[in-house]
Amino acid sequence: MTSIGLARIRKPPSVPEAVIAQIQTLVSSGALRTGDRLPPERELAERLGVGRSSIREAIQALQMMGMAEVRHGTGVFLTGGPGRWLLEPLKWTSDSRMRLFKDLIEARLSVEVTLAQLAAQRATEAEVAALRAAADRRAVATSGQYLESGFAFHQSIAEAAHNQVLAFMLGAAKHLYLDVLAGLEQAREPLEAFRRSQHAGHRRILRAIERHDPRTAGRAMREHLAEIQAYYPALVAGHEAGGGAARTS
Amino acid sequence: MTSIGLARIRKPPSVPEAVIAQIQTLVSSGALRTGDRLPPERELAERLGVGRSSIREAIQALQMMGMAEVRHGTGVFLTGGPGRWLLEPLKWTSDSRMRLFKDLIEARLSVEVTLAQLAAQRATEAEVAALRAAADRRAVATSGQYLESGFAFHQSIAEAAHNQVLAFMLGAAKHLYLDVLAGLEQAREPLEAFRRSQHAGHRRILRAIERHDPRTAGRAMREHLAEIQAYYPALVAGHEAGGGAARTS
DNA sequence: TATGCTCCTGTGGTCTGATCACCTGTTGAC
DNA sequence: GTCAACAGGTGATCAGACCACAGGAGCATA
Repeated sequence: MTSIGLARIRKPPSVPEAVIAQIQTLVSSGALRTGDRLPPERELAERLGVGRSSIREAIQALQMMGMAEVRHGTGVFLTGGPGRWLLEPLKWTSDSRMRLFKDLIEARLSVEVTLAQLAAQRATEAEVAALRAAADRRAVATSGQYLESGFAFHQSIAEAAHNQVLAFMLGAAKHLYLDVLAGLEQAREPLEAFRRSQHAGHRRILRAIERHDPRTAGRAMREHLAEIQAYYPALVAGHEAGGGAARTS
Repeated sequence: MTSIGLARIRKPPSVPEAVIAQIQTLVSSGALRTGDRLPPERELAERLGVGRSSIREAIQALQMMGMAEVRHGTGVFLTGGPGRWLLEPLKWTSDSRMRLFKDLIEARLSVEVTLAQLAAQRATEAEVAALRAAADRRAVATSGQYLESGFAFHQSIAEAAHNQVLAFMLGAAKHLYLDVLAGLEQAREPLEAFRRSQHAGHRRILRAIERHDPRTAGRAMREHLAEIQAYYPALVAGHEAGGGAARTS
């Protein structure tokens, strides 16, 4: 009964999948670029000879994988990079936000230490300059943009590391990280001392990458993230004890 | 202009988002579990008081993030874990499959060395037993299931590491990895010597985890993946030179 | 009894057309 | 020149119809 050389049947793709494939072709060939606007849904439906609902399902899929952004009343625009939803299932199944946060930091440690090492090996002059700029911007960031601008530095490192997969993973982690953190600390401000220390950490990483010293860069990144790891749980514990109750939703 | 205490506006969620939120509640509360079947689209639409198209868009989103699987003519079933599509954008924008493969292996090195170390620290007896079983199954895997069964061992390690985020990332990488590899080597069989060597690598990792020795486990994993890294490009180069032409699609 | 066929039912897949909600540029009053 | 009102384009949502697929029930045949 086994292995009589049966070939697997190829099922014809569904209509939305075919639509996605067409768009992928346009993207891969360079005919469509990040930031470009797609034709209106109605026009796409007509030109491809399919129903509008199929177009909408295809666009929904694009949105999920982070390839498109829909602006109501305006149009559909191509984007790059990971969407907000990639790590969403983790929020569904995780037993607690604290556990999720702990795992997230551990994951960042693994991914970003590697990224820092690679960046130290591969960063071009232009990329080092971009890193410097990102570190400086962080120093003057207003409170509202504090977390976002912090990630900007880390993502600049990811670019300088020249590894698309790791950079993508970091981008995906960013969305979940900011989300979880927002749920944990609410409107709490980071302490000034913590911010200064974080900035010093960035400077150390930056210097190591400038000197193309992977070992030091990796270690600096590890210490930098370990500091975050040590800081936030304490803050959260204080917050939950003092203020609102913990919620699971 | 800065920080005048302005509160962020909360936009009402779209209908599909509201549908997703309802399902998430059911999942988080445990009312719905992996493998359960969702009510039919028509019934969901009626019970939630929304149109069927909105239900379908919600399900499409669930499918994308890997939380649901749709079987035509049968129903919609809840699943866990990352979907096939998570890293899809990388295929769209990457300049070459070879580059993507290289980045993927590098990413696996970063993630899986950490996973092996964590597994050595945290694996329970039951999980070690599961690892042994996975390694044994791999030894007798038929050619068709060779790659899949290879990943099963690695995913068992991810489970034993007790880090949901890293395990999720590995799962996402798996889909892209198998996809890219299929495109690169077509129907080519791994050499027998390579398979034997791979199995020996698995045994070394397994032994280190059994002994709860993180350092050795990490090193064994690094060597194991480095072997793959060294093997496949050579195979691909030979394949492309001897056989079919390289395609970009 | 076992096998295979046919039909029916439940379900997802797709299309159509209408209507609502939102954004943007234009027009016109002041 | 400023600003409010308007109109057109575009996405969001709904309703209803019909097609395609999977699985079970019952029947015919061997």
